[in-house]
Order: sequence, then structure tokens, then C-alpha cells
Amino acid sequence: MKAENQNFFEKVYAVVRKIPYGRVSSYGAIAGYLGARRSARMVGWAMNACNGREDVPAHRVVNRKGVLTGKFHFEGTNLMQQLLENEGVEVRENQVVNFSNLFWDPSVELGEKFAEEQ
DNA sequence: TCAGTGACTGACC
DNA sequence: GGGTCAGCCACTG
Repeated sequence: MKAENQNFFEKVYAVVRKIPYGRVSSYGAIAGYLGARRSARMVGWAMNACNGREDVPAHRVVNRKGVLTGKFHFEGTNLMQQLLENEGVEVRENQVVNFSNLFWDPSVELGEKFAEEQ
């Protein structure tokens, strides 16, 4: 019963899936892209719900500072970092190096047209 | 039903 | 310039 009504969650998943290889995004960016900038926590909640889904590259989603705050929620403490490094993303001290350069903004890449909200 | 928590963010002091 | 506080929504106990 908590797998269909995830309107907001599904939107989050859709955006996260669109994150290109070797790129990373932030919770706030996704939330803001969905028209819920203040609901960045919900994005993290969605990530928690999609933790078991390989279709959703949750490891590509980090906080605004580029820190892998959710790495502890992965099976292995280094799994998130391993996945990112596997994609060519350098991670140091649980933080993405060149985060500003690797940052992927959905509102810019996908365009606001995809966001039907407001 | 009510209250607390949570993978965040922005604003204020 | 750095730390602290409040807000937001959804889910669990």
C-alpha cells in the first residue's frame, strides 16, 4: 500500500534515474525541481524507500555540500563511495571532489517543462 | 490520534 | 564567517 501512492516518490525516482553516468545531484535540487524545495527531506525519504531498487542510483544523490550523508544507509559503509568511484567520481572524506563540476541540476538539464508542478 | 523522527535546506544570530 | 534554529512532508510507534 506504500508502493503506488508514491506520487512524489515516483517523481523523485524519475529524476534520479535521469542522472547521467558519472554525475551527482543534490536532494534540494531534486526537491526544488519538483516544486518542493523545502521538502528536501522527502527526497531523502524517497531515497530510503528506493534503497533496495537498483533502478534508482541513490548513490548519485548527495546533500548540498556534496557529502555522502546517506552512505551509512547502504549495505556497505563504502558501497556508496565504491559506486561513485566506479563511475569516475572521486570521493574523499565522504565528500564528492569537484562536486560543483559534477553537479547535475535537473531544472537545468531536464528543463522546468518536465516539472509539471507550478 | 498524537507525537517523534528523518539520507535537507535556508535564514538568522 | 561559522554555528544554531526552524520548516517542510511522510511514515512509524
